[in-house]
Amino acid sequence: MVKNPAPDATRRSEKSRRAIYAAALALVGEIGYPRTTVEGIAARAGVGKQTIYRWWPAKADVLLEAFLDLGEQAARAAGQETPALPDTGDLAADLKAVLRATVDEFLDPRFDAPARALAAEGLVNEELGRRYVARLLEPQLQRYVDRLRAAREAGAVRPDVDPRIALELFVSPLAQRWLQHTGPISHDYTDTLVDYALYGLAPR
Amino acid sequence: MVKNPAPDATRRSEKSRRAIYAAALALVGEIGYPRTTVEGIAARAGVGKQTIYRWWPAKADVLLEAFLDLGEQAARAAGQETPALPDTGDLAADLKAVLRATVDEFLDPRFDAPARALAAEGLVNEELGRRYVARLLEPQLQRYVDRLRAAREAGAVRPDVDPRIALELFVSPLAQRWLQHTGPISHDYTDTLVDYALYGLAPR
Amino acid sequence: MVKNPAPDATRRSEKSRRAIYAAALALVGEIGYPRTTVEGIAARAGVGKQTIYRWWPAKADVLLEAFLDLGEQAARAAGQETPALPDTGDLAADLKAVLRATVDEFLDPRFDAPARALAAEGLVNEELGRRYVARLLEPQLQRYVDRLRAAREAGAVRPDVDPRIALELFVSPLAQRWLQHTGPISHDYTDTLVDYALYGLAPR
Amino acid sequence: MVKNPAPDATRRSEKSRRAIYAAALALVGEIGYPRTTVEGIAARAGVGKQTIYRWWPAKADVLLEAFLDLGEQAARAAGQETPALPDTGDLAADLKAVLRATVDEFLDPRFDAPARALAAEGLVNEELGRRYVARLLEPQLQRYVDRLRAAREAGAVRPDVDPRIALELFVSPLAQRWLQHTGPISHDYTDTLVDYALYGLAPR
DNA sequence: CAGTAATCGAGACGGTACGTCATGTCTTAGT
DNA sequence: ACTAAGACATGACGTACCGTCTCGATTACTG
Repeated sequence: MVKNPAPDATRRSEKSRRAIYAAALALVGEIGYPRTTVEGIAARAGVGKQTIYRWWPAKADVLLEAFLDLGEQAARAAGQETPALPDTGDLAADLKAVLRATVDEFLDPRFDAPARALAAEGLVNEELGRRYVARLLEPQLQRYVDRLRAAREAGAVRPDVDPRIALELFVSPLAQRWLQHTGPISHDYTDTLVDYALYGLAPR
Repeated sequence: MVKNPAPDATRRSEKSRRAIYAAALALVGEIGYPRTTVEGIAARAGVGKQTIYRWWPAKADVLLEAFLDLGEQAARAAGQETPALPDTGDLAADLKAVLRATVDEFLDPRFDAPARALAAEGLVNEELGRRYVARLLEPQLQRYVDRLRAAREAGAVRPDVDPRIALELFVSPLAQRWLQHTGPISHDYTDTLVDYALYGLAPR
Repeated sequence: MVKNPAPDATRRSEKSRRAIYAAALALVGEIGYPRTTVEGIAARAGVGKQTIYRWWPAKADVLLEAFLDLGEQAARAAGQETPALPDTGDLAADLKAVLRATVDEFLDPRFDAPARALAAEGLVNEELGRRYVARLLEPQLQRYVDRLRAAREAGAVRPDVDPRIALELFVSPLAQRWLQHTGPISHDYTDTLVDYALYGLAPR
Repeated sequence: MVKNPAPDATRRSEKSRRAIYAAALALVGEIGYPRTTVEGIAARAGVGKQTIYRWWPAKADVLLEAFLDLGEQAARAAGQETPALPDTGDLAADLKAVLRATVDEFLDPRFDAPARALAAEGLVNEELGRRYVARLLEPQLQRYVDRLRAAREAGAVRPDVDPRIALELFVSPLAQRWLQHTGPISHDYTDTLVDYALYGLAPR
């Protein structure tokens, strides 16, 4: 069971690649992920099916790369790399600000549809899930790790706290409410999460 | 656009229903959800396809009911209803104990495969997602709400804390690690979550 | 492999039988034989499917009996048994008259649809075909045999002619044109057939 | 109500087409037409169902083309086109010879099964019936028309006789006996038909 | 004249085949 | 060589009917 001879990437059609990304994102947005088909993407992109199968192993991979590309384009347009979290010295305020922005993103259908589709696929397809986490999720989480580490050094967080776990106290609840519709998401809600997480549930 | 004439539920074959549940759970466990087909379930259950389509609108609904039935059977076997969380007076210890049990459940493939499959389907199929949350998730979460409310009355939790949000501080991180493989899950991990949530990240 | 205990014909519901005949003939006329289903007949007749399967082995048998019943009813209405062919002493005229009536029957859709359907089924289902021929076709043909035999005795037909074969010279062409649409059917056409058959193609 | 985009016939797989013909004829011969299914043909031919549905609208059309192809192959093997009837100058002898050959064909199950199935389908499906007649039946009948016309010019047939009708006197009876099992078919029988038709039933 | 047994309307059941859709591979022209 | 186009084998979809079976509810003989 050998792979086909690897195609020659240098001769790849850039135009087709971009058309495929655009078609994939458009279709997922319009008709939803499950009804989006490779054939549909190919037709919409004006591309042969083989051109998709040559470069991606599966529908989910097309969408993952399309979505990553979208992010990179946005980043390039904004002119910077993966931005660090702000550090004004006020940890609570900084976290609240970033989470409010995340809430806004989650409420934007252009982000919601493909991100949700990829997350769903990732639950059940472990290989894709790992790539989703590594390429999309972890880079974001790392920013919290950095900010929390800085806060720990500044004495705003207890020295024995593991930042990678700590961040989940406010990030995971928001993620779960978003993905599973277990509750409404709002700026108030994330503010509350940050307060609870920083100061604890027990009386001080 | 009317529904088909509703079938007569009183004449429904109990034997077929149980065989379908068993087949659905077995197949999801063995070959995974996406490769589980309605035809496969019917064949395995020794049942006509129409008998599945007569009673369920889609594959995901079969699995949801099968999974719910599994839970009810287990509950009946254990002899009681949805059990309340223990209340020994020590909130931290009680939460840790329950979360440890949840970790064990998540690590059991008999639970993991169908629960994960349903969660994935629920992300993308909002109607199913709402049923999943309402029938499976919320009843569990309500137990935490009750325990936290009791703790608040006992003075172990600050009076202004909303229990429905508070529980997410430790439940959602575990859920996310489980579903998205964003980190290992273990008894130590959930113990840590409880400690962080109760006492906060900031120095006391 | 035994038959089910034969049902008790004395308790059979006459009303259902008639309703089934009517429904079968109506459906074959309206939507054609292949799209007529046992379920459809049962529904239209307001009858359970089992009531059909109890009394007839297959769809074609229902239709055959319905069609026979139709003929008998018509005969009863007309007040007589299977009528002999007229014998005015003029063989050619008698044959032409009867064939003209047959042409009219063939052109009546109420006759055409079920008769054609039964014929088609009979081609491929030999058992049914034999019954079709024995119950419907042969009784008609026998009338020609009788008339030709009388003509032979009267000297209007050569003494060595086999009437059973002779009748086919004008009956079969008409039947084929009707069933297979191999040509138009009309009074002129059947008149011509009789002339050709009686006086031959070769110059006299 | 438009047709699907017509498939590109130049890229059609010749191998599949031949395999489908062979499978269709074999199955009709072995298990009969009604029990022959599109799925069965596809499986036997080692072909996807869609490949059948792409090129033919229905089972009957597959069989019709398979049967036509069979005839063409046989004709090609025999090296000639549709052969004219022999003309030895003796009309009766010529007709008897050809009809004897037809009898033999009708008695060969390899011919009988598909031809009968097509005829049956054609009775009830008028569109197919017309194609059956035009492609299979009429070319054969035309040979009789030609021979009878020649005979008419030679004075062996009365000048006012319409050959297209005249041929039915001996062809239709044979066809009806074959298709509807209304009587045995044999060389004697067809010889008799020719004699009756040429010299008439009435005394000369 | 009640008891009881078979037929009835209804329709769920295990199946088979339908005709459609999408998959991923392969072939053909065109650039 | 890579592309757009699309035919191909495969296999699942959801539907339609098949013929059998199981339900009460009539219905009509029998004891």
